[in-house]
Amino acid sequence: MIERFARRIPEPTVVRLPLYQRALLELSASGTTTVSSAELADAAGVNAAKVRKDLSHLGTYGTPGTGYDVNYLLSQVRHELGLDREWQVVIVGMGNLGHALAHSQRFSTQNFRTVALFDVDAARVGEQVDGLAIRHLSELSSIEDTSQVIGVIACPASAAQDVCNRLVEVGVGAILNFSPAVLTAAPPVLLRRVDFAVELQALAFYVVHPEAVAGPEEGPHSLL
Amino acid sequence: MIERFARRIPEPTVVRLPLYQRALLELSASGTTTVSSAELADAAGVNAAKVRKDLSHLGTYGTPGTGYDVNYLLSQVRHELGLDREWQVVIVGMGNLGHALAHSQRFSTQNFRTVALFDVDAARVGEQVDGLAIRHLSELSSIEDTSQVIGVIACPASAAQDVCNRLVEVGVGAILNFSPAVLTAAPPVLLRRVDFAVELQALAFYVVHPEAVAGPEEGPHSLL
DNA sequence: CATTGTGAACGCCTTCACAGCC
DNA sequence: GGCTGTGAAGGCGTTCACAATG
Repeated sequence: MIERFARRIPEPTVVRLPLYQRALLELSASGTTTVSSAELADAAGVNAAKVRKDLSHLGTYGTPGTGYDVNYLLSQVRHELGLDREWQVVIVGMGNLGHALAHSQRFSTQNFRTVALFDVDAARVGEQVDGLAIRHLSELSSIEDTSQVIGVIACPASAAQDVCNRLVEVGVGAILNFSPAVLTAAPPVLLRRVDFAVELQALAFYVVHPEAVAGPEEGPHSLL
Repeated sequence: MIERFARRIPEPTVVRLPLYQRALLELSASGTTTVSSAELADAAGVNAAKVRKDLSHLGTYGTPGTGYDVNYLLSQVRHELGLDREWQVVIVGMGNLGHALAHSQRFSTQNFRTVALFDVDAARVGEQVDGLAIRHLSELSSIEDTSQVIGVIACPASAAQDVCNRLVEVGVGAILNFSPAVLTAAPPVLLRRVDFAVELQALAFYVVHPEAVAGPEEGPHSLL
């Protein structure tokens, strides 16, 4: 097997891979052994051409006339996403959102394991959340093996850049920022932003401007 | 002033408008009266050309040689986003995430007011969250004036489509889905998805494949 | 014969670059 | 001189459509 070099996968494809991964996981659990691009597209809420093009970026895993082998494709997608190794998640900011994220099975699922919780509020430090004690932010530097660590910022915007800087300093591989602040992190640390308010406001925009809604006019709407 | 018809605003622009809005809000609060596209770009984490092109979709609000009037531009952006009217938010699923969302000032900020909380778990029904009682999902239909309501799905994936159907039936204008389920809603109800796991997995992908990171190689990374 | 993989066409957003204006 | 607004160019992802294939 020839290892392909410099295969650049488009960002939109990267974001869809987790969708395929989840769909395949369900198919696998239900005992399905084979799936066509059309079926997978349906499960992921995209169209079949996109599925085929996306998967073709990973390699040639399908069989013409038959489709894809669910388990084999699943293992390939999981490998591509790096889900066949262990990821550690560190959450900074244990307000309501931090608690929700810490509790969430979704976060601990899929080889993402929450390993540490931090806050600056003395009143919260020491509190146990799902068997993990909240520690003071100053202890952040005790984190080790940091390249496999993803930092999650769940603190107020005012503190976000400072927390970001500390995470970068500690050497985490990537940061997921739930605060509305626009942050910067020196490469090679990756930064990604999730902003509830933006989503709500985007929805509000489309409610006010229905004519601006994109996509084929048939079928159910799905902005994403 | 001529009202422009059929001005279709690209989705990427719509998603950036909330960023400009927030930056302008801060500028306004700090007493700044004028801002250039370059400054606004910096505050929002994008480039100046994009800011100008984005804003040009709304109208001609800038002054060559000077820039934009902060307060005027802010009011225009807020109007465009529909933030000059009152939005009501209904949250279904009061687990950790639902609680976090209900508590979040961010959600109640900006003319989005959380007006009702629902769950199916009898143990949770009746609980007060920020002065709002959790009600049983079966009471969902008591919601009124539904076109200005945005439904938020914060329940497990297994129940998400059912909840979505109910929200559609009640007549909400839009739905924000925090569950990992891929949902469908009949038009004109708008649907948008926020999936933490997808974000984490996308980050993991880029940590594993640094060569796939997009963007100019200079400057700090920021995937979004 | 159903279904994949993929060039090619298409459409859309981004970026450039500069005329026009304050 | 500084900065906006925008046509034009460029780049990139999506969709099409079909040859290739088990």
